Amino acid sequence: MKNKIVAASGVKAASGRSYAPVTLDMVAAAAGVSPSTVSRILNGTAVVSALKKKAVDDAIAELGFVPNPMARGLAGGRTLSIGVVTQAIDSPFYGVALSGIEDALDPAGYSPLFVSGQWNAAAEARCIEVLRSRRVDGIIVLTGRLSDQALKTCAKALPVVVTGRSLKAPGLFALNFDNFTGGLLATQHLITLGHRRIAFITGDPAHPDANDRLRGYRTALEQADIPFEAALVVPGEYHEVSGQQAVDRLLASHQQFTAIFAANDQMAFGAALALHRHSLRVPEDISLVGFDDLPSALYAIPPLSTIHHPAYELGQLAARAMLQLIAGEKPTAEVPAPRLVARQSSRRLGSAAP
Amino acid sequence: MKNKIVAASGVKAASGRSYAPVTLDMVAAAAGVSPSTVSRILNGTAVVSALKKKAVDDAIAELGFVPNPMARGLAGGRTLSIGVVTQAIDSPFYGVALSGIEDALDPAGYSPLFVSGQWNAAAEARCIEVLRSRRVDGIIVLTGRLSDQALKTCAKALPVVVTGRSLKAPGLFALNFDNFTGGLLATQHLITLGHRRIAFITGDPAHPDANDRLRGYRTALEQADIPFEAALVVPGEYHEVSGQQAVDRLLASHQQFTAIFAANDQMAFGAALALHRHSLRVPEDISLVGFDDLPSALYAIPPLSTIHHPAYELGQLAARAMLQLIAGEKPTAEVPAPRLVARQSSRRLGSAAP
DNA sequence: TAATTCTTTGAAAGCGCTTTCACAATTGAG
DNA sequence: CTCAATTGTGAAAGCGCTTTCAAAGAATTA
Repeated sequence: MKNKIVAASGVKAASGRSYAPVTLDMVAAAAGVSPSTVSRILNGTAVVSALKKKAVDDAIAELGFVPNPMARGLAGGRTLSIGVVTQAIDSPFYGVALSGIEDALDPAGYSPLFVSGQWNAAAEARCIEVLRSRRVDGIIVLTGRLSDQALKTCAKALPVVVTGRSLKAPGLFALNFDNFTGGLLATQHLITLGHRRIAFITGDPAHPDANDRLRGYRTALEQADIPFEAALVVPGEYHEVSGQQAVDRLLASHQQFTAIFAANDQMAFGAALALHRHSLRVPEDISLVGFDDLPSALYAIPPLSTIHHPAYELGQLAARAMLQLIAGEKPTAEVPAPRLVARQSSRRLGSAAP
Repeated sequence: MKNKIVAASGVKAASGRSYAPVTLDMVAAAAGVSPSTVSRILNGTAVVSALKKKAVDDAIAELGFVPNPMARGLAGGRTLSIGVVTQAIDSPFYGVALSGIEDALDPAGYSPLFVSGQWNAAAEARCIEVLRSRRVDGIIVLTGRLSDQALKTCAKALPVVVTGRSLKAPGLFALNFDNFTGGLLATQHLITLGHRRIAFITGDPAHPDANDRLRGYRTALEQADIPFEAALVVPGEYHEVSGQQAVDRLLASHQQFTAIFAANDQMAFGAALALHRHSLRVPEDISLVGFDDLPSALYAIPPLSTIHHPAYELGQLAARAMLQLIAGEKPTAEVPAPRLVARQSSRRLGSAAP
């Protein structure tokens, strides 16, 4: 029914008529019923006789009525908007996730309200304050820096969905991607290709993701009886420059290695550039594997082997879980398992042709 | 003053206290004045004696009062939110622009409400309907498909800032980047490097941008007395695949060319991959120039020569212009001129070493 | 058929804020 | 020293909707 309303208003807009604020009272008058009845039909709050329902529906369509969310928010409960705390709206990974959220929320009549936390717990706390002051119906936190405790507290007042951690609390739902297995798969891939000296560029250690990926790397080495070498692990910060610097440092240290696993694609891109600058070819001289499978990984040169991290689906799942939480249901969503996407940046050690 | 309020609420949040909805009436009671007075102080609507003002300010700080935007929106005018119609929230270019908008809006206490138009006039019209139903105070349209007429109509009801076109109307402000000069600069750059057979991958012809860039290309050729060859111009659609396909087509047509100018970076990336697949090296065999200077252009291999398109600044300017429009002022913002960023994907024709 | 329980519906009271409107209390001019 | 023009302030009426609450009608039971 909501769709019907929107559609009707769309038609109005298309027909070029100027915007006249039609109110619920006008609909009631036109349909010859009381405002309460219109409200009940709008919200399905109570049973209404088919006769009146039809009259109201017709009046709504006729007048092109669109309920005012402000008034709704003030009067009742919902504002039909969901706050989304993201880290950087311009990051390729989060952009895709936001897109998933938007698409999942839209059919339910909800709108996302995006705010960026800039990888900073204080800013994030402010974001949450802003969202609450705007009376959002729930908050989705995409991999924030906020403490688990802060989130739990927040969840007492408002449904919360958080990605990137495992957490259980009333009113809170966590969607966690299996970063450990991802790290494992990536490393195993390189090992399978015959590599034994595999460098690892870490993500920001303040991130649980980053540590899980590192654990995956270590576990894969262990399983293959390859000794772990601390010197092959260089710190990164999840962005391109840090990947580039990591490789510079690695090369400067004169460590031998035939492959690099970067904890995310952005660092892999930086690493690729650094290798290029040092006249090392990928994959002929060094194999390279990333993590996330950003859209641009497909267009890197050579196309990047990576672990597929379903950002769009993650966004959708988070949004749907939020909708369920709001409806009082218990969300059950499961994040798809990590999956290796082998492209051309990794190849068998010592092989000549692709 | 607004900042003060926010700060106070931030402190509250940090101190871990649970969220108690403090109302304006409570502030009034605490300060021993009438609600009207509090409202006046909040909005600066009228002169209030210093004594009462202090009492109210103290009460606000004390209680950690945050005005309810819903109620504000309902009662009076503003909702302190600005609708932003973007094409794809996950596009690298728009992501950066959104980030600029957010940063410029935030200090003024406004929040952006992002909706995606998916490059589709009908969807965009729906977006605008959604935004209006949410009673946003203004709408920023980032390079939409909507007709100029539709925008003008919209501007009658609401301040509108639009990028990517030149348009004059009451209540409307247009911020246009000089795509023509951009196209000119890119082409001149290649010509200066000795190239004469320069292929051009167009953008979506439904976009004025794309046509302006093409005009720049043609004009540069003319100025250098290089005959225009239609066969060297291949259509693209502003995304990677289309750039890739364009190069495939170009190569299949057996046209001779030593350089490619792609109407945006995304297509340039696609083109680079296609060239790579055909064992053509950039820039040794083919020079490549893009347009937009996406963050990732810096990390392409080789780093992409391109025209700098200041997306972040554009977002900021648009947001500030909107604020001015709302304040009843006349915005005067000017978009920075296009600028060539020569990196390693283009080089002098026939030169051997970098 | 009278008494009782369910339904359907309307009247009215807010939600938290802005904004006339009008009333004092000042102030200035005549 | 009176009358008009300013002030600063509070009371009250909404903004457009939801949601009790109670009334009226329909259905059920004895």
